[in-house]
Amino acid sequence: MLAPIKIRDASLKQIRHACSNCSLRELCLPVGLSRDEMKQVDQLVTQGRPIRRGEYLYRAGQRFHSIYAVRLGFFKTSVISEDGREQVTGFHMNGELMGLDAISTTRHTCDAVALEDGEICELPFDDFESLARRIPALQHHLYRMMSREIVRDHGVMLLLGNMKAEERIAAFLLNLSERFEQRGYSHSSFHLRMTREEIGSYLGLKLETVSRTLSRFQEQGLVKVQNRLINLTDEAGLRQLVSSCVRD
Amino acid sequence: MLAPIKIRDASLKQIRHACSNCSLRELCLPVGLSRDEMKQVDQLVTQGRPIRRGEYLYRAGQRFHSIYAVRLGFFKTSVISEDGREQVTGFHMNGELMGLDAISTTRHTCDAVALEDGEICELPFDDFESLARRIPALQHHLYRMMSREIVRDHGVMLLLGNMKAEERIAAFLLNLSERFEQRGYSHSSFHLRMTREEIGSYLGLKLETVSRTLSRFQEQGLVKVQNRLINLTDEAGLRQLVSSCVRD
DNA sequence: CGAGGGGTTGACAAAAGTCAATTATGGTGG
DNA sequence: CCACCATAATTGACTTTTGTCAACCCCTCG
Repeated sequence: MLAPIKIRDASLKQIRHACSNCSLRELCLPVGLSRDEMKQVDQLVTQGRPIRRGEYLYRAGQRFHSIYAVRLGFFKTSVISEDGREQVTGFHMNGELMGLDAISTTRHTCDAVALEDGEICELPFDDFESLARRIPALQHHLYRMMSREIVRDHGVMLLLGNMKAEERIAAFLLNLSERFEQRGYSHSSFHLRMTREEIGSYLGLKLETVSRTLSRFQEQGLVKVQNRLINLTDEAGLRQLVSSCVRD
Repeated sequence: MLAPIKIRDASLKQIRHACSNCSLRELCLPVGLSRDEMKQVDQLVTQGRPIRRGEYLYRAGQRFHSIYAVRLGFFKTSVISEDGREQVTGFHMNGELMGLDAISTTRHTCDAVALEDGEICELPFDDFESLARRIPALQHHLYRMMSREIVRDHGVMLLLGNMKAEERIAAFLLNLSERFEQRGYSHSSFHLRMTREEIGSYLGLKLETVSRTLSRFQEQGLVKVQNRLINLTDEAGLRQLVSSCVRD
């Protein structure tokens, strides 16, 4: 989906200097800016702010000022229905944007909370917009990022609308695996940052179903599960489970 | 969601002149542009092209050049999985945009097909983007429209993830009702443009479940169903069903 | 007027949810 | 460092919801 990083070593150093977090640039910001443009972007992005596990970035209903880029950590966004039931709308990691949904109403429409300690960049949206007018690549990049979010959501709709519990969970694990790998972590062994209930909420399943399905996967030798530690022992098998469906 | 139309009669005439379809402007384009800006926007938007029922606007995989604004008619967008299962991602009417998902990959990610004869405006995206740089309100408006799409998708995720068949269908009918009303049609009596199967695909249900649920609603006096003609006879009752996804 | 697509309905099967009991786990304070 | 508590996770028995398969109707269109 994203342009791979193709930066010569020499210029890499420059970029590191201009923006202290490289993966942020790779994932959130366009490549191919001039040095001057990069400097302007960096001035816009406030330095990463540390966030504690359990801390809310924003809550539904709050006034919208900024979008947020995850620099480090693991976040979830969710909408809460009146009776308190939660629908998790996404899990967000390193280099992903949050808060795009709030642009339309100037109020946040969901909650964003850190599932582990992390670091966040805040991008004041008004400033972003006017800067985007002067830097076409930046403008285009935000359109792309929003479009990506729409595509992602369509993928989730497909999952929720068409897939059985096993397929959903297999797809979920593979998706996490891929995203961890993109960030240089192991694709076959990772730690879930969320509870079974949160997984269930995201996938439209009850926590018991999530638990049972993971157990079954383990019996079948597809994964090894130790609480939140996941080992994908048969990725091909998992892929086969979802192969009937489109993945993002 | 959308800013209501607050235009004095005098200027209304001007606008009608500048853009032959008023509801298009109301829904798709920002208000408050100068006459000159409006003229530029209108030059960008090609005149509405007639579209026949069954005709495809674009298909998944095709190269992306333009976004589309529905001027008249009723469209569905859907992704098809490899094994041929369809997930309808949305129904689109008068004044709504389609194709925003394609920006991220420069290829369309879903199919868009007309469910009845209609008329479509094509907006070449490159031109749109550069014009947006010169007209801040236009740039902002597209960000808003994309954000709206994300919010809408989150709503569907909530529906698919948390609601029972009855709740989904009630929510679906009320949503259609509202959108028809916004466009000046009856909110209590309307014609479904899609089959039970397409409704089911959108709502994550089988067509039999859709049919049965509508029959049950009719027995309960909530609606009157004559094939595709729907009469909402107890909107409050429907609304109660949806909000009683509060069941605890 | 007959074929075919869309729609309804019934009987049954499968999937996931609910309730409840039990077992880990991790964080905290003594 | 350990014991304890609250929270998270697992598992089983049973219920509810939805899907599946099949028969049938109805309407339209060629």
